[in-house]
Amino acid sequence: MSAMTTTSPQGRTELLRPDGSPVRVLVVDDELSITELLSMALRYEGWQIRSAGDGTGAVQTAREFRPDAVVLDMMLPDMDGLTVLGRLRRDLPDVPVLFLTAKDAVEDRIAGLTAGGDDYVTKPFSLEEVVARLRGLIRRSGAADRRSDSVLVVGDLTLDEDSHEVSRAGENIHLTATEFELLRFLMRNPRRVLSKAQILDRVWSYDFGGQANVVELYISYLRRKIDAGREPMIHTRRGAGYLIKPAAS
Amino acid sequence: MSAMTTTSPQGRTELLRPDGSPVRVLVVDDELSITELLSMALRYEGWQIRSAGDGTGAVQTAREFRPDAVVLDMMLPDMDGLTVLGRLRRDLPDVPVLFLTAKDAVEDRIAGLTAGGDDYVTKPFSLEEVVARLRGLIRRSGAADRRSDSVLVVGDLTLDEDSHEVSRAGENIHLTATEFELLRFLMRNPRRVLSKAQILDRVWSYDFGGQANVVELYISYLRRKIDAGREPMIHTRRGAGYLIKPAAS
DNA sequence: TGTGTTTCTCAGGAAAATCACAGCTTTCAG
DNA sequence: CTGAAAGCTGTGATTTTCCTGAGAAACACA
Repeated sequence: MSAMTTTSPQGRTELLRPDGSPVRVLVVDDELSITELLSMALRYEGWQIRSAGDGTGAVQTAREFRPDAVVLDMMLPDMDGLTVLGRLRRDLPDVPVLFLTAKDAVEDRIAGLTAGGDDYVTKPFSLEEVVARLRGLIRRSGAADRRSDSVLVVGDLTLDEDSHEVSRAGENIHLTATEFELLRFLMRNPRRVLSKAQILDRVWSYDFGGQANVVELYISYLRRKIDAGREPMIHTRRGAGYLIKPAAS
Repeated sequence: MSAMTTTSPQGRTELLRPDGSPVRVLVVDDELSITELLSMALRYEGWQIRSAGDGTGAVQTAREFRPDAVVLDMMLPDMDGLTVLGRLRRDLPDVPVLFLTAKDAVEDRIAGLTAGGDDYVTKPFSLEEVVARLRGLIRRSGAADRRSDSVLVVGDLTLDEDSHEVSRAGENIHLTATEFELLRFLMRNPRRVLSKAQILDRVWSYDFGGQANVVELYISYLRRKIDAGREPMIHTRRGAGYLIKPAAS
């Protein structure tokens, strides 16, 4: 099933299927809070979501829902993750799967699985990460000519979601993982004020219990790397949040 | 459920559902004074309002009322806010929710709430803020192609609710949060006289106990930034209030 | 295990925003 | 013309919000 993209007037890029209908994603996890969180966030991407709490339900739902991608927790009550994967693949041989695993889980098992083009994130994850990986999976599972989609551009600032390369005015910039995710979130919502709460909810993992001023701190880091000595692109809206926009305007 | 807008002859922009019927909003709070206050303000927007005083009532009402948005206090007598959310979502998976929280409880556990596109305001809130957030939620939950809806225009003055940018005759103008809200209120009611009491009630939070002349003060601030050296757009109607209108006429 | 990197807390200080107060100006009724 | 009410705005105190340096803790990798 191939996917195309359109860009809404907001500047938000949306993934769509070739026939224009929304992308379908199946979320499988036994913790209700996780499926709720993911469902909500993925719906916000404009995708159509179904969820299941165990392997049996997952296989059943997949059969009739025919998702374009599956988010699958490796730890399910009734079945081993691999078994679920096998049954899913019997019905939907090409569907890409994003695995959710515990941080300390054995990685060698996953390694073999992701060779097939699948991917995984470790719990606790950040929503930006899950969304980005899913977008990647869906994009790659479809028409191959969509390389440009992985590059975000705002003014003379570019961010490549595949290679994780960032550059401003042609000059390469090294970012840490968190800085990268924060910048990606800003760049996916250019010219829009994002509150610290929104940023925290999307960029930091869902169990983050720390101080809200990490956002300020990382904005500060980003400014040093992105805006240093240049026309600033990251702006503070006191009492509201932050936004990024081309330096020109 | 998607939403569209029409502009009434008065120049007031109203949110409507695709079939032309008014937007429906469910208000949930255990304090009667709050539900009354909100109901009145939201009805004034032309919306259809139902209210509930606890979680059980909220879930029941939602089921038959099928609101386009919900205003939900996190502190309810019978249920935890998140529990209510879960039950609401079971019936109405896509309904956006605006949470009301106490100022000091913010850190508590709002985490993840804004991630799904939901939003929150802290008590004590200003009605303009609640209305603006609700409008945003409803707009985004509906058809995606509505950029123009986030921009208010009066004469050569424009205000963008997404980027929080204000400009007159193409020139960018920086406003503080309060100035921005005041101007938004004026611009949402162009050519209409708004009394100081109305302004105070709408733009300042409901527990504001200060001097009434803050309104005069902020009108003064606005004039310096908006009207300075130009044909004035903000006019005083002595003994009645203020109004904004295009400079031309 | 050691080393360099990254993430995050804490706290001080800077900057900005909000608002009270008071004196001044404008408007208008009589 | 005059006084009172209504509105305007300069000054500055207070509060809020934001920024950032320093360093601790966690982590990644050799």
